Order: sequence, then C-alpha cells, then structure tokens
Amino acid sequence: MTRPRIPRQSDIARLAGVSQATVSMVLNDRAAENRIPESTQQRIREAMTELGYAPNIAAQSLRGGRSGLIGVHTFERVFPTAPDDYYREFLNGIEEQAVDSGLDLVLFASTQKPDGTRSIYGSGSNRMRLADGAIILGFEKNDDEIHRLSDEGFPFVFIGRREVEGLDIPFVTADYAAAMEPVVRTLVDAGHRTVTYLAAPLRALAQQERLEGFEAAIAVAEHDVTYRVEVRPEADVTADWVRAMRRSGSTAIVVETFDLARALASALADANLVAPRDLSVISLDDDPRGGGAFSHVRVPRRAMGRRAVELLLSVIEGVDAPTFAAPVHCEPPTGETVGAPAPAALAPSA
Amino acid sequence: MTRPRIPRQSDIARLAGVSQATVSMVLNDRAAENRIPESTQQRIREAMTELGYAPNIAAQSLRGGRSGLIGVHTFERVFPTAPDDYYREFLNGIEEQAVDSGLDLVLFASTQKPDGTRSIYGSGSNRMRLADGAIILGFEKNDDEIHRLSDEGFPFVFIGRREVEGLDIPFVTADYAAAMEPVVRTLVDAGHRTVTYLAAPLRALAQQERLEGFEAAIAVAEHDVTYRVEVRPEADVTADWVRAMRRSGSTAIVVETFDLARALASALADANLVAPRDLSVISLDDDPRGGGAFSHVRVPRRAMGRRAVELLLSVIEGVDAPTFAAPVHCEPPTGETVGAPAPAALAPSA
DNA sequence: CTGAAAGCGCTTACAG
DNA sequence: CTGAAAGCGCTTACAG
Repeated sequence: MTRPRIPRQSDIARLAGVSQATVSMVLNDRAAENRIPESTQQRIREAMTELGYAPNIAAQSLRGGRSGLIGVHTFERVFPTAPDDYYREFLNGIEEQAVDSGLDLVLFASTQKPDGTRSIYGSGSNRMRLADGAIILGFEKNDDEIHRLSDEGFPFVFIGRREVEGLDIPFVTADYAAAMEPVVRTLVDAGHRTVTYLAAPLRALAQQERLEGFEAAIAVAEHDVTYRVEVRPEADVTADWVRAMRRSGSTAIVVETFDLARALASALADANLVAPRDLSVISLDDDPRGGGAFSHVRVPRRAMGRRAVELLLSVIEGVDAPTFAAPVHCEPPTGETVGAPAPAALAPSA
Repeated sequence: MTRPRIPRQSDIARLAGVSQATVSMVLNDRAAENRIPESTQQRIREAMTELGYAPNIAAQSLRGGRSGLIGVHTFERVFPTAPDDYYREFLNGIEEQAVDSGLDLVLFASTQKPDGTRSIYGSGSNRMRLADGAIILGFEKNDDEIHRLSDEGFPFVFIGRREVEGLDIPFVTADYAAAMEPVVRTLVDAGHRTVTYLAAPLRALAQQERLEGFEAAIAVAEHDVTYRVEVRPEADVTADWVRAMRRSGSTAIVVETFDLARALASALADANLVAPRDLSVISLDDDPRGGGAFSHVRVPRRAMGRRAVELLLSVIEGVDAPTFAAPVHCEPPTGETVGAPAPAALAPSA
C-alpha cells in the first residue's frame, strides 16, 4: 500500500489558491485581524478537510508556537497508572480538564531510566519541550532538574506543595488545614476528649499543614481536648498498638493516610475491635480503591488535577502566575465510624 | 529574572571553534565516519557539558520525521482512566512498553466532543498525526473514521479484534479459544457433567471466540458434558436465577465477564450459596479491581498492551505488518471456587 | 578533516 | 487583503 504523503499547509494553499501564510493565519484564528474574507477562509477550511490536514507539531513548536500538548511527568519510579495508585485520581482530573480545554496529554514515559528512576535530562535532552508545559506529580523531586527546567523557561506546575530552594513554582494544593476543623468538631461533638493523631513519617509539606490545622482546630474547640501525635509506619500499626492506645485513654483516632488507614483496619480486626463501637476513627485521606473503611475527609484529587491544568495554562499564557492557586476545598468527613466514646472500663469485645 | 538562552549547537560550535555541522556529527556518533580527530571531539564534548546543551527535540523530529510519540485513542465515551476500568490494564502495558522503547504516550483527550462521544476528525483535522502512530482501544468504533485513518496511511493498531469492512487492520488479541480447554478440563476433572455458560450480550468478537472455544473443549472432553448457554445482562443475574439454574441440574458455572462475575457473587450471597461448596464457578475474565471472587482465567491485558506497542512499531517501520500479532496466551484458571459437584439433593444451605 | 547550504513545516513580521 | 521571506534548531548530502 503506497502511503499518500502527509499534507502540509502548502498543499492546502495550492488547493485553495492562496499562499501558505494565509493558510497558517486561518488555522490560527488570525483570519479576522488579517481581514481575510469569509469566502477565502471557507475555501481554505474545505481544502483542509479534504486533504485531512493536521499540523506538524514539531514544526509548530520549533517555530515557537503551541503544540496543544500538556505534559505529565513524575520523578516517582513508577508512572502513576496502577489502578489504585495514589496519583491516579489526579491524572483523571488532568484528563478531564484536558478534554474541556481541547488539549492532549503526553505521559512522559520515556523519561524513565533503566533503573526505574526518572530523569528529564537523563537522555541528554529535554523531551518535555515538545509540550507547551508540564504538570509534575509525586513526592519525589530532583532539585537540579527542576532548576534547569526553570532556567530554560519551561512552564510547569506541581500538584502538591513542593519547596524548591530559590524557586517559586506554582502548585496546586488542597486546603488540608481548613479540613481539620470539621474533623475535630465531629469528634468533639460526639463527646471525645482524648484523641490520637496517627501520622505517617514526614514526606510532604502537606502533612505538616494537616497537623498544624489539627492542633489549631483543637485549640479553638468548645471543650478541652487532649491529643497525642503518633508518627509511625504502617508496619507498626498493630493490634497491640491499638490496645495500648486505648488503654492510655484515647477514644478516637485521626489517621492521616489511606495506607495507615488500611493498616489500622487490619489492626482493629486483629484486636477484635469494631468502629465506632470500641473506637471512633476518621481518616484524613480517602482510599483510591474506594470503599473507605472509615469516616473520612475527601481530598479533592480530581479537582486538583483539573485546577493544575488551568494553572499551567495561565503560566503558559504568561499570565503573572500566582505562586499557588487557591487551595481546593476538602469535603468534610462522612461515614459511619464516629460515635460516642466507648466506656473506658469496657474490655475489648470478643 | 532574565532567562538565559537555551544553548544550541551553534553555541557549542563557537565555543569549540568548529562549525555547527561538526557538532551535530559528534553528537550523533558520526564522528568516526567523518574522520573528526579525537582532540576536536574532546573540545566539542567539553563545550557541550559547559553549556549544558540538550538537543531540541522539535527540531530533531522536524528534520527526521519521527516524533517519538505513540498515540492512544478510544471511541468510548470516557477515556479509560478510571481506576477499575476494563481498559486500564491495557494502558499500563502500553506504558511499560513505551518506557522500554523510549517512547512517550499521547492520550488523545482532545478528541472527546462535548456530548462525550469521541471523534478523530471532529475538530476538522487529525490531531493524531502528531504521533508516529496510534493504538485504538475499546469496543466502540467508527468505521468511517477508521477508513479515513487508513486512507491517510496513518499507522494504527487495535487492541482486541475489530472487524472493519474492507480493511485489514493489525490487532492484538488474546488466545481466548485456547484458554477454554483448561477451563473445561478443570471442571470435568472435578466431576462436573452439567455446566452453565453465563454470557454477556454480544458486543465483541472475542465473546464469540470464547464460546466456540468452550464448545470445542466440551466436544473433546473425556466425559460427556451437558451445557447450557445463558446470555443475560448483569441485572438478570439474581438469586432466583441461580436457584433455577441449580434446580435444572447445573453444578458449575462458567461466567464470561467480570461484570457478570460481580453480579453472580451478589446473587450467590443473596441465595446463601457458597462456592465451591454449593456450586463451582470459573470466571473467564479477571476483575481489574483485583481480588477476584472466583477461580478465573487471567486475560493478559498488560501483555497485550505491550504487544500492541511492538506491533504498532513494526507497522510504523513499514515492516509488512501481519494482520494480527500472535495471540497472547491466557493463563489457565487458578483459584478456590472449583470443587466436587454439590449433591443434587442437597438443599441450599442456610 | 571541516564548512556552507539546503530543507524539514511552521509562524510572524513586513512589504506590497 | 495577500504573498515573499526570514528563521526556529537540527541532519545530511555535498563541496572543498
């Protein structure tokens, strides 16, 4: 099968009886300002359809134009595509907004090096420049590469707050701190006065924000509330840990991440404890697998993904980009695992 | 902040005191065949490092023709990114192979029209051409657009067998028919002689293949096996249906899709039935959410995704592409829900 | 051994 | 209203 040559603007121009430059103007919606009559535009558009023209984005971006491509990159080892991946929902939001904005998405898979780590410049060149800009996902970051990207003037934004020294990179975040107030109020209203805050080892600034928001919410609560912060990895969240926590007087637990929440669910089962009968639980995160076992705050990951595209677009437009977009609102906790405090005397049920 | 200009080959050339063309040759490992002395190469490489040179991909692909981008498209209403989406695992495989092949992936989100349907040419031009080729996913298809794509000589492949009249489009499929033999053997060996085949309403050719494979496997089984094919939507798979099926003598059920399997799991629970005690069950599909409730065949979706990229690459290279790649092997059923036939007389357990 | 030049397909001043 | 031309940064014959 002989492959017909891919049409370019000059082919359209010939067919429509105009110059290639005129074709370019019509395609780029600059027809009006160049006073190209409607009839000419019409001819050009027909020729375009007839030939099945599509712009060569390499040429467009070489020239400095837009490619209509938004890149997604992560320094994480694995591209965030696994079904129950933490990042998946961000990507869904990014895609939704890309649809709405008429953009296509490039997943920069090629940046993955053989050892699984990801590097923008690892291959020697910045493939990302094919896109008009990029959204960077994930906890991992590579400050050198971020600096270099920034030096090159390549537009990009983060999802999640990331501090890179000396740089003010726009990012999208959720209003984690504000979400703590309804969490604390829900517990206090249910009668809890001693609460454990179960946190994961610090990886992201958002964790700090959440904890500070929690403490601030406790400070303004209607009753005195004692709290203990426990930072531990999932493996340390065992039945024994839960029992010890209860013995020490906590009647409720606020759990920071869905990983910890999963661990806690197992630990409760192992200890024959049921929420909220024996212990009230609120998770500050929702499980991407869905079916959250606990009452939880909804982190608006999808909305954050959408917002990231909008933010990136404004950076690309050269709008004086805000350092960050207004944080996306988290939904207050919903669920069934908050109840009255279990009587302290009650032994763990069988 | 003044933005330092991105270095190009001519900057290196000036610094190294050679011409830009010489720089290009050294960078492309064509130094040897052009007899460029080691000392010159050395100077060039030093200058390159000093300036932090990275080639401009747009320029490279403009010159060379390839963009290094592989497109993914679907005519389905929703782009396959939901966590437990049927297509997700294909996409994961595609991404893996893209990583291995040093390609980036373009998700053609912009092809979605306001009404949710997707069209390649809806916007007037074929955006897909910005990629070197594309993989098309999903049951839905638009024959007109497929024909047009083909007419344009745009390289593309399907995942899953799709018949488009008058066209021989390469596709990747799984060997569904062959997978039926171990399924039937597993049941026959466990003692089952009456089996229900629960199928979804016909949407894809693969369904036909599977059923034919099933019938063929029964025909060559070591014992006479009676089977009944039941085609029904999920909503019709109820406790009553299961009871009726058992009353009619079936001791085992082969369920075609994971949607049906989920419905069946609920129906069994409603009927207070437990597999394999009361009924043996094998699913011909695995649930993307994981945690398949039933013994099941593993459809090698990830491998199919990888294969699709390889197939597409061969089409792009202009290799005389086979109409289809060798079907990817399905893993035989594993799981816990096949046992001896329940005694016919046994009443449903409480 | 090395450089000057063409050309990939576009966009954008600029000149009519 | 429209076209000729420059130039984006590269690779690759081709000429010295």
